Amino acid sequence: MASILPEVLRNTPLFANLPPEDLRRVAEIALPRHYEKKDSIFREGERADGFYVVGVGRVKIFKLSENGKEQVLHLIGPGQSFAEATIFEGGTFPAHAEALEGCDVVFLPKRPFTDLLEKNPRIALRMMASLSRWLKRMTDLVESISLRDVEARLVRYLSDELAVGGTPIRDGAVLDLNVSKTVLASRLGTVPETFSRTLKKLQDEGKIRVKGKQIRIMKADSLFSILD
Amino acid sequence: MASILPEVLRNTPLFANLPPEDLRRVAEIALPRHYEKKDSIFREGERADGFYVVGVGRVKIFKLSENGKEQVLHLIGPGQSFAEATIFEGGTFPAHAEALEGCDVVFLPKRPFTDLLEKNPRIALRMMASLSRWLKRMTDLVESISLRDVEARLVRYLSDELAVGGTPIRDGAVLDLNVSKTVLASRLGTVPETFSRTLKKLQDEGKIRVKGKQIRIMKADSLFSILD
DNA sequence: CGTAGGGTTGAGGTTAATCAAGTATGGTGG
DNA sequence: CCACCATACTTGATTAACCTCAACCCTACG
Repeated sequence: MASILPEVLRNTPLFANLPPEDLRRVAEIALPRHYEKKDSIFREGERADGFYVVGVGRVKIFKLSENGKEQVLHLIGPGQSFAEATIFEGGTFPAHAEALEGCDVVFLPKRPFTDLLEKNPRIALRMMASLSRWLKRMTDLVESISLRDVEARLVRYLSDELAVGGTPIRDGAVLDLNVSKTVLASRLGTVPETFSRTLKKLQDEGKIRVKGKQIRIMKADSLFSILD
Repeated sequence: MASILPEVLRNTPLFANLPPEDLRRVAEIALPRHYEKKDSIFREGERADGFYVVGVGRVKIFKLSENGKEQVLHLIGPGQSFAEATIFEGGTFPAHAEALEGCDVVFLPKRPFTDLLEKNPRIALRMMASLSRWLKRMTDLVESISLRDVEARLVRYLSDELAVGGTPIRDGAVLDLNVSKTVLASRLGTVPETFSRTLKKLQDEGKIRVKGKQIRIMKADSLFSILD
C-alpha cells in the first residue's frame, strides 16, 4: 500500500506540483495510518507530534463542552490536511479529531517535517498559505456563529457546499450533504432538532426539497437572498 | 521617529532576538503609520497588501453583520502583530480593523516581506508559529462563543487577562479592563446590556467588585470554578 | 452648565435549547 | 429475506438565555 502514498501527497494542496525529489523526501517521512468509523484520531490536550493528510474518508474536528455538547469546527475530506498548526508552537492538540467513516490517512511526524521545512522554503511558503486559509475559515466560522441565526448559517453552508462542488447555483441544483444531519447541526453550531426544523421551514416555504441527504434547490434567488 | 522603529520590531515576538542584520532588513521595509482614535485601519474585503505591528495603542479586529452588529475577534496591544495571514493566499482582509485610541503602528508591505521570508527560514518559522497561535486563539474563541454562556465567557476572559498580566489569581487581585465595556461585550459575543447584567450578577454574588474598569476578585475559587 | 458617550436598569419578545416521545433507517444475525 | 436492534431523525411542548427597545444615569469635557 506504500505505493499509493505519493499519490495521496500529490493530491493535497500542500504538496501538489512539488518537484519529484521534494515529494520523495516528504514521502520518506510519511506514515500511512488507518482508522475505522468512530475511531478517535486525537483528543484535545493530547501531545501533538505531527499532522495529517487525508487520503480516503472523512474526519471531523470538534470541541466538547463539559456537559457533552460538541461544536464541529471542520469537516475534512480526501486531499485535505489538518492539525498543521500543532507542529509549531504549543505541544498539544486544541480540539478532538474523529473518523466519520473508514479512513486512510498519512501522518507527518513533527520533527522530521520541521527539519524538512527549514531546507525547503517552497514547502514552508505553502505551509503558511495553508495556515492562512485555516485562519480565514475560522474567522468566517466565528462570524457565522455569532452574527447569524441558524437559518442564515444553514443557507450559507448550502451555498458554500455548492461552490466547492462546482455546482452552478440555479433552481433544480441538487446537493448531497456528505455527512449525517447530526454532525452538520453541530458544525452549524446548533442541535439536530433545530436543524431539522430549519430544513423543514425552508421546504415548507418551497425554497428547497429535502430527500434524505439530497437537497434540491427550488428557489435559489429567495433562498440565497438572505446572504447580503 | 525612525529611531523607535527597531525598538518596536524588537518588541514583537515575530522579530524578537533576531540577529541585528535580519532586524535591519526588516526595518528597511517597514513603514511607520499613525492612526487617531476611531480611524479605520482596514476594512473587510479590502485589498490586503501587508500586515501590521503595534507600537503604541490598541486596535480592535472585528466582523460586522448586515444589520450592524459587531463581533470583536481580537484586541491587539503594543508588541502584537496582526493580519499576518493576509500576505499569503487571499488578497483581501477577512475582517475590519480600527484604532481604539491614538496608535503608532508599523506596516510591513507584502511583496518585500515575502521576498525576505524566502531567504530567511528563521523568520519564516516564527511566522508559522505566529499563525499557529492565531489559529489556536480562534479555535478557543469558537468554543467559547458556541459552547459557553455569557457568564462563563466573561469569567474565562477575566482569568485569561489576569494570566497575561502576570497577576497571581487570588482573592483581592485587581484587574483593569483596558477597553470600554461596550467593546468587551462585543469581544465576548454579547451586547452591553447583557454584559452589564452579568457583571452585576457576579458582584451581587460577592465574587467580584466592580468600580469603573477596575475589577477586584473577591472569591477566586467560586468565581473560576465554572471553568472545568 | 450642557451635551455626548458610555453605562445601567427594566419590561417584553424571540430564538433556539431542552425534554419527551415517536418514527424512519440501516446494518446484523438468524 | 426478514426480524431486530441501534442509531438517526423528526415533531411537539416547554423553558431559558439573551437580545431588543426604551428610559435613565453618570461622568468627562467643552
